[in-house]
Amino acid sequence: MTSFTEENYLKAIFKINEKTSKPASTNGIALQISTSAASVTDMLKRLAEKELINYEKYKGVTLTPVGNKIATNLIRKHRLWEVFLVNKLNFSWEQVHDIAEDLEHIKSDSLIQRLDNYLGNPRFDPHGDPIPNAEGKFMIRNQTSLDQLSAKQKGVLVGVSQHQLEFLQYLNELEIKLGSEFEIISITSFDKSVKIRKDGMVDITLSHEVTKNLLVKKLV
Amino acid sequence: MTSFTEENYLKAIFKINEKTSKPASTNGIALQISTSAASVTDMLKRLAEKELINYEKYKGVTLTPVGNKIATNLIRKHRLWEVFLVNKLNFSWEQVHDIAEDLEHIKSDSLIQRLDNYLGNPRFDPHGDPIPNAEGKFMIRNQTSLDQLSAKQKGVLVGVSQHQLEFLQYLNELEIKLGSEFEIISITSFDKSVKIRKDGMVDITLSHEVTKNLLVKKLV
DNA sequence: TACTATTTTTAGATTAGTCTAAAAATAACC
DNA sequence: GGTTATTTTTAGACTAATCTAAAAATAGTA
Ligand SMILES: [Mn+2]
Ligand SMILES: [Mn+2]
Ligand SMILES: [Mn+2]
Ligand SMILES: [Mn+2]
Repeated sequence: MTSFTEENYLKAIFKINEKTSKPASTNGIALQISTSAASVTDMLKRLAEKELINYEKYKGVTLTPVGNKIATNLIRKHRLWEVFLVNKLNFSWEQVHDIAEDLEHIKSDSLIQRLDNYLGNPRFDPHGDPIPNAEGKFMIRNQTSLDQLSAKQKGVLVGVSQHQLEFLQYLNELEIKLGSEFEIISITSFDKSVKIRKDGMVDITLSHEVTKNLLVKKLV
Repeated sequence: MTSFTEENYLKAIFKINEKTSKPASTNGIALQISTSAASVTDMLKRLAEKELINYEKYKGVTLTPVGNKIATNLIRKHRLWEVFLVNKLNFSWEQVHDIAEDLEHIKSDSLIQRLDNYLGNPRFDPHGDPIPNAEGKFMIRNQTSLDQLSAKQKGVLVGVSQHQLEFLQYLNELEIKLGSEFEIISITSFDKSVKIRKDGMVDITLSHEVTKNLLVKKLV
């Protein structure tokens, strides 16, 4: 059996591998888990022993197929629970991550299968992140960050690449949510800030810090 | 913060106190948690240190008000999750205990408050056990075990005092569920086995081992 | 009351997971 | 290419939770 702690390491390694497309470094994992590098090295030995990771001293780590299965399953559970919390219990999208962080460790395949079914087999979570299927496959979606669009182009919000509380709350204030439609009105070359028309209604100016974290599907 | 393990000890002590109306013994707790008496003594010291239990060497333990609050809250969460699993995810009553045993440790007051609301503020769980309110108060219900009824008396099933898998599956086979109505047809004095008429339809013979674990509300 | 059986506690070890400080390996730079 | 700087690993210690075996306390009984 994999412990709560081991699971968190596997998930961290998965996320780093995914984001950087490189083996995860000891320091990178330590940062992600908020622990010391020494603790990470300790745990890497144990995970390698269990054949959940490929680990060579000083060379960084990747997941074995078994480790990958566990990690993607955690992400699947995390995102399904987030859908439950938002769609059924009416939590807001910025409130659910921490709770899902605990719920994802509940070990019951039948529970997840039934939950998935109960929620209508959702393919994306409340933040627009894809929910891997039971085999760990992720759905690929055509998307760009909003800062890649040029004037007059339109897009619909399908996700966010930042999950920080303050960011999501800021979007709430602007009434920007998944499904919101944007038309680029103008772009300031100096600071890359963008004036957009939201849902054909209101014009809002967004900083580059914001637009680069908004994932949109281009509209023709 | 109270750990997963500490919570399980508090719940075990609560259950023993409730069942025996006496301080819980070291061996009693060890049996309940499936651990050694030495481990229990260790943990009792720690829980006493945290002022969650009243503990005097060799004298057994009871819960302090704070310990009691934690224990009843665990039972509240456990039973609410069981309702969710049965009513929303269509699990059967004999499948939910183990999953709820994990879910009960999820720490989020808003989650439980919303879950309670979502389920329609149920007052009893799928096994007929009362769900304590947020203050830890249990609803008292007028009930007797079926073996206390005499011939010609009628009762409706409101709970079971045995939650073992095999017992619940046996009841499933006989199509006995909460709400089932019984009329006592006859009682065999030799072994206290009872012939009942279920829902005015079928006659079944139940052993004393079964009838003593069926909790009914008498009907006039 | 004295002896025996049972229960409970202590003593001492073990394992998972963590830490700090120091040593070793690798990467960066002049 | 040699010297720093950074990263990673090792060494050694700590805590929570567990165990077995032995000692101490309590309960049961003749
Ligand atoms: Mn999340
Ligand atoms: Mn998410
Ligand atoms: Mn239960
Ligand atoms: Mn129950």
